[in-house]
Amino acid sequence: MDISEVAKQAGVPPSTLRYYEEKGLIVSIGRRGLHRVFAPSVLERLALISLGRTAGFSLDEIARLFTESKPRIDRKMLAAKAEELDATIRKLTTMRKGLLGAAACSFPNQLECPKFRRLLRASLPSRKPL
Amino acid sequence: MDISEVAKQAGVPPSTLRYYEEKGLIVSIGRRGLHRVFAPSVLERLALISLGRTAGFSLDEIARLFTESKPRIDRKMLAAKAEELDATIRKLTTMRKGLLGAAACSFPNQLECPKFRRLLRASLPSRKPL
DNA sequence: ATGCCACTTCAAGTCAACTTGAAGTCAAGA
DNA sequence: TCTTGACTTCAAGTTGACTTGAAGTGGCAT
Repeated sequence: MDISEVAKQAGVPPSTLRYYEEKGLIVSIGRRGLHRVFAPSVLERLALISLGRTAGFSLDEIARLFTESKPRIDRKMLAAKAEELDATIRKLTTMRKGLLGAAACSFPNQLECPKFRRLLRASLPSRKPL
Repeated sequence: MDISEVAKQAGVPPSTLRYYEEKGLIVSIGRRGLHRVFAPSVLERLALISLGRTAGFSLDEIARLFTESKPRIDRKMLAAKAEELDATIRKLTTMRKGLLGAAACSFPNQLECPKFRRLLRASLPSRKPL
């Protein structure tokens, strides 16, 4: 596959793919002339990268997750990250409910309609700074 | 409350609070000398901002959600955002399962252990570019 | 074989969201 | 009163993740 094919399938611009390659996140399997050639498996890689980005990993961290074979040192780290994702998921769920409530609410200020405030108060007292 | 008190309670540095005020996201209720004085309600505001950021809103968008009283034009937008959050939540859930799987997996490459790949394949075929 | 145009490299630019630094102010405790 | 140090402003710097532009190359359809 050439770069624009991958770009199209993955939904990212070619410039991003070149950038990712430069960073070592993906590899091109060769060249046809100057043109990069990618294996289809790069699409799975890209999906994984997208997943990681959504989960809040930096590109450098993702690169490390791909290459690093450290045995179990970061099992704790992974578990911690999973915890963190749980917290984020809870936040997003709150936000989602809040938005749907706000959409059905005639309060002038979108983010401060009573429904939202109630949700917020319910989720606040768990005293985790940040 | 003075700025450092708010900062401490909200878990953000004072510089951020000044920045948010400049952007119109929060207001100080007055000054004692030069020093800003905040109402305790600013904490709720900050929690809301944090929630919005987590949900992927930009600071400008959040500011708009606070001030804008446009009647129903953006109900659709809010609903769309809720959908989007749903998708993100699904992604995070996949990632969370994947991380936990990877943590319990002896595969060398963390992000490409078989469990992860299976999860990925399960979530991929839903052909939504990006 | 020729011309087009998608590809290439590399340096520099952009953007959001803050942070940092310098220089100054002032509330409050000793 | 005097000092201390937490506050203030404002401009400039930082970071991550890309994007853009200029200048060049070469695969492929005609």
